[in-house]
Amino acid sequence: MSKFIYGRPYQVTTKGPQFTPCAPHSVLTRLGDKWTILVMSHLAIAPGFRLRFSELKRGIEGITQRMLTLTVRNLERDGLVVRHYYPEVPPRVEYELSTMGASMLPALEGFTSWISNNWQQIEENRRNFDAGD
Amino acid sequence: MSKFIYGRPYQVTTKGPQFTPCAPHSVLTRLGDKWTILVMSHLAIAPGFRLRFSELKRGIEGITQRMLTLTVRNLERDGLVVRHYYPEVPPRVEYELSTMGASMLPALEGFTSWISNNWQQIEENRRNFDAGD
DNA sequence: CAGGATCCCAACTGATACTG
DNA sequence: CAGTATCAGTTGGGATCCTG
Repeated sequence: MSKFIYGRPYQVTTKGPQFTPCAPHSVLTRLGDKWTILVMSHLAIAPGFRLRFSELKRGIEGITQRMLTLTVRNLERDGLVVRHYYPEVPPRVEYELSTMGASMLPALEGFTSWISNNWQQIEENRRNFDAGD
Repeated sequence: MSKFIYGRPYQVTTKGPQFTPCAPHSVLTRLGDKWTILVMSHLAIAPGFRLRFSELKRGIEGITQRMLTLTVRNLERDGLVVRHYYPEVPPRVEYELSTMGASMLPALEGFTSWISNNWQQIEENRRNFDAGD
């Protein structure tokens, strides 16, 4: 019999509670990588949820061409972003949040606002811990 | 002047929108690592939000002693988990969600439920993409 | 029991150069 | 402009052994 806790399904077994193969993990792993959240955030505030490659690159301080390519490619692979290719010269490519990608934003909001309210505390905790408790 | 979008502060500059040094990132990175969500989830359903080291280890399939130690140590460092040490023989150590750690759970819920509703689609998108669009 | 210490490999990330 | 290719450095994670 399957139960739910905070959005996560799990089963009560004789060995104790077992979470089903970590579905959220693969998503959180993507969001947790170095640039994904920044790309999503920029698309979220862009007109039409849409920006071209060079606009994203300019908007994100420090990202290299290679890492931006990898990041948007992974988002496209997940279906969170749609890639629009215009074979002009020079070529133009635009990235747009998909319907699913846009639907993630409100869901993400509660969590990111919790982070906004708590990250200073977390940073302070880390400093204290590193200073030797 | 600072604006907010989906819980994230950003500034409108002449170079376009700039997100302030990615505060959510360090938190998402922690949550996105391999074992953290599983540890948090097990504590979330434990009586008193509290489990001992060996209980966590038994509950999480495949985790090694080393990785569990690193994971709970990082959570302790962030202040999301409190470590209770009982110098008995043999020693007993219990990990408990802190107030802040517990306060994260409802915030996380909206996001994890979005993931629950969408991860099959994401997995399918990945398969299709990998099969050559 | 709950770890610390080592060693090792794989994956992620960055820098640079090249191209349709 | 928007990539791809290559190489190198760093980090994350696992396996194994040892200890208060």
